[in-house]
Amino acid sequence: MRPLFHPAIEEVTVEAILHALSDPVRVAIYADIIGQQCSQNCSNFLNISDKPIPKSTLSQHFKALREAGLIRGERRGVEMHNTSRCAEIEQRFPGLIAAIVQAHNIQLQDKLRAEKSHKRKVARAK
Amino acid sequence: MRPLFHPAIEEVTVEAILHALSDPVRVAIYADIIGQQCSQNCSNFLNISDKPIPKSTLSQHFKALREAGLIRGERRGVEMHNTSRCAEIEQRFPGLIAAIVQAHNIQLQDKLRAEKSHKRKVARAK
DNA sequence: TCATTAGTTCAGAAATTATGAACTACAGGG
DNA sequence: CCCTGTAGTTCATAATTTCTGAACTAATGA
Repeated sequence: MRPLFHPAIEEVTVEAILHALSDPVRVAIYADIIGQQCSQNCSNFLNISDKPIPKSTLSQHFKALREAGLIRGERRGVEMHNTSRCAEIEQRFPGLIAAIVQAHNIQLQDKLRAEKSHKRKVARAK
Repeated sequence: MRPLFHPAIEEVTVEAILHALSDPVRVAIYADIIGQQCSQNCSNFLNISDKPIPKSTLSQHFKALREAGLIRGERRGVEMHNTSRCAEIEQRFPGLIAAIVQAHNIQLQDKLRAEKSHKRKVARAK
């Protein structure tokens, strides 16, 4: 198994970051890794979406996040230790990650509110 | 020709915005539309990249920006009047567009500096 | 009416992404 | 050591998305 590739911070591009985070599964993973201050092994995310994600697909998602420079992955025995590189990215592109994560949270809140109000509507209609 | 589709601001998603702006040609177009306070017609961008972009491709790029909610396009006689929707987006996702545009500018500056220093190196070597 | 300009649409080609199956790497027994 | 199980990667191909030339629409003006 060839060693995992991680770009140097100067090689990280905005395009790659935006592309990596434009996928709902990948942002969810990334948000989770940032949230847990420490790390995460991949299999925790098998059910991150509504439909279970095959592990080969998950592996590719982690690869995409790594190669965009968003996370660092290193082997810890049999499993993977994934950490976010947000401090480095913050240095290179100040405020970028924070703005994206915040926008995502706003969207999530909006969706939750919309679902709740829809439920109320359905309840009233009965 | 069916009328152009524009999502309502509540329907705009972070994923769609990031995806739209993860393409170098599209960010260039978008940055230009924001830069020019007013508008831009498409053909100005035929040579925005190093290689000329076919106009069907360009049309698709504009469509992607429109459908992501980033710009609004309306016919003005024979040509197109494109305006950014950044005020709306700022309201929904504060700071997002600014952070992305700023990150892009940083990257552009870095690239220019790198090119300059490379030229100096080549000059010294002669 | 015809020619011109600006842009869209469509269909097939090219590129990217998803996924099952096979494989690698490690850990913990026996 | 050699199994067995677990975690994750790789590879080949299927599914999806994107690109692009060609045909088309719509407006303008001579």
